[in-house]
Amino acid sequence: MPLTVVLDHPRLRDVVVLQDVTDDGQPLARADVPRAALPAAVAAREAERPRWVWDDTARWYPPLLAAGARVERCHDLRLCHTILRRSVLTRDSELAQSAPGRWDAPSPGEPKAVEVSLFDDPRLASTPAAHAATDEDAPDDSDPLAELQRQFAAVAGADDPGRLRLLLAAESTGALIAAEMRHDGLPWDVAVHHELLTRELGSRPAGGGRPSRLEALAAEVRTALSQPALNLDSQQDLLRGMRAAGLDVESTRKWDIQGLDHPVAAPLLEYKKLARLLSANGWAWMEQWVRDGRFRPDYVPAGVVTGRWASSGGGALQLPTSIRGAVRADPGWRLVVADAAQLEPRVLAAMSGDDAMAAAGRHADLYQGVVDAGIVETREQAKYAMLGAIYGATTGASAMLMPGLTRAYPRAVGLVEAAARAGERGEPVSTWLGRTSPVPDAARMAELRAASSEGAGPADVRAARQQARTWGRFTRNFVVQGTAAEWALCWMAALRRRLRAIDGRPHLVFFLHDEVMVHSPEPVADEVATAIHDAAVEAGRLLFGDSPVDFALQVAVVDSYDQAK
DNA sequence: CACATTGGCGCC
DNA sequence: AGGGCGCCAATGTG
Repeated sequence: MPLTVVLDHPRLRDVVVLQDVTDDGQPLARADVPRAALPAAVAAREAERPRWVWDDTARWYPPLLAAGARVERCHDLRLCHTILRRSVLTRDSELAQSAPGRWDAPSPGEPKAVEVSLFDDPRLASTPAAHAATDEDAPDDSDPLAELQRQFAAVAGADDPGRLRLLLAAESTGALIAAEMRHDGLPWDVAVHHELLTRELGSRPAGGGRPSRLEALAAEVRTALSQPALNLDSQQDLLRGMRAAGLDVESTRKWDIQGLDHPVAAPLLEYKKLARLLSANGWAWMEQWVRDGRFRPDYVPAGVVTGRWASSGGGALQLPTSIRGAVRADPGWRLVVADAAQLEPRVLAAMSGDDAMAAAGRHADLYQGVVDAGIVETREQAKYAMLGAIYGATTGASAMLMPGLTRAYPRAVGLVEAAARAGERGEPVSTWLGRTSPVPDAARMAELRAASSEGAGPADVRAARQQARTWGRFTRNFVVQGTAAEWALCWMAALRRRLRAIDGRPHLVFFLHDEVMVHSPEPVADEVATAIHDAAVEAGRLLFGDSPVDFALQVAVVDSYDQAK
């Protein structure tokens, strides 16, 4: 399998170096290419299906896509470095032992202009210019080829290199997909969006100000509180206003207002809901983020410590259900929307080898499977018990269900409990493929140690134990959320490969933790649905081999996103 | 003035 | 309730 490193020429700005290397990173042939000719050079070489190695997919791939060049696979040095730096599987490697450098800096990102704050440490900046300005005496860790060799060495010396290799490949493919999804864009119908906003909020005033329905609701609230000048958009004023009207409220939160038996409650809740819609996904959002019928958010692979993606700009991962009707397939196309049903419990069942929980997952609805097994009485109970195990419920109905869940699924519950205990001791925990949690900073670590000490006063010990439990809930959730993210990456990568074999260029347009959306020509939509199912099976095999756990999907072929589910 | 933090709420 | 996020408007700070 050929490997080609893509890097900036050390001196010539307009030249890019393509350096072929062996499987263990030893240099072979090298070609200098004018930067403008890079897409053509990449497209020509792509026939040999190389793995492209570069410092940052978000820097190199968008211009290639813009020029019409796509690549099948890559190795993203920055993302892979982050994994290897922290993983317990590579803790003794040179890479993990060396001082932090440019490979530990966040991506400057593409296509946003590079904004370098005066307060940023220039040694952590990853632009070539900034890098050139670093201290001449410092060891030069910036060479991509040298970094690739460090990464290969780290993986080769790891306890379980196969898992890490899979993780690094999935992570890198995810970076390709993130760039491709931004390039292709989510099909967005601004006319539908506009109608939807007008129906909910009333017509948009030409000179700014509140839409009519929102204004009417504000008037209702002021009347109900007998305060004609109240500013609803100020939390402080609103809280004072409610208290002046004799209401016993703690805050202006929805939760607090819902409990009120007062005429202000209904219009205020409606106002808050609509004000949120207007500010988060209203006309201003539409004008800022939708161009030529496409919403193009910036996806940030591994933007979350657990390995989940984050996004920046437009709130792509928080699209409210109320506006999903604006996501519409082009004429002659369909949206194939799929989500993994109860992914996290299924992942927990697989990684813990809990066959009883796997049996519950034989049911398309795992929670119903838990009910059918007689563990709890209702689906709601099953759901809350399971989420309680994964999130670390300590009180309330969910905590009450834990003993029963523990008896039924001792291995699954044991795994998350062990992760929680490790976190409480300040130890790192790892996902199935080896992504490892950060350890507490010095201050928190001291707190965690105090939690188990005898010397401190009772009040201090109580506070410290609280801290320890908080960190334990983080590590408890980390192993499950992070492994689910790994499954989802493998699912998406397997799907992407299968889509390439289908006519008409069906392509991924959205990804949301456990959900994917493919924009597909109508005639092949059913083929795409099959590919999504097959990819889920493949992801399960890749991670868990012949584990008996099913990864059930809900798949829908629709015209608009709101028709799914 | 710009920037950072907070409250609140959207998503999984 | 309990895990992970991002965004907006209001508010706080240098």
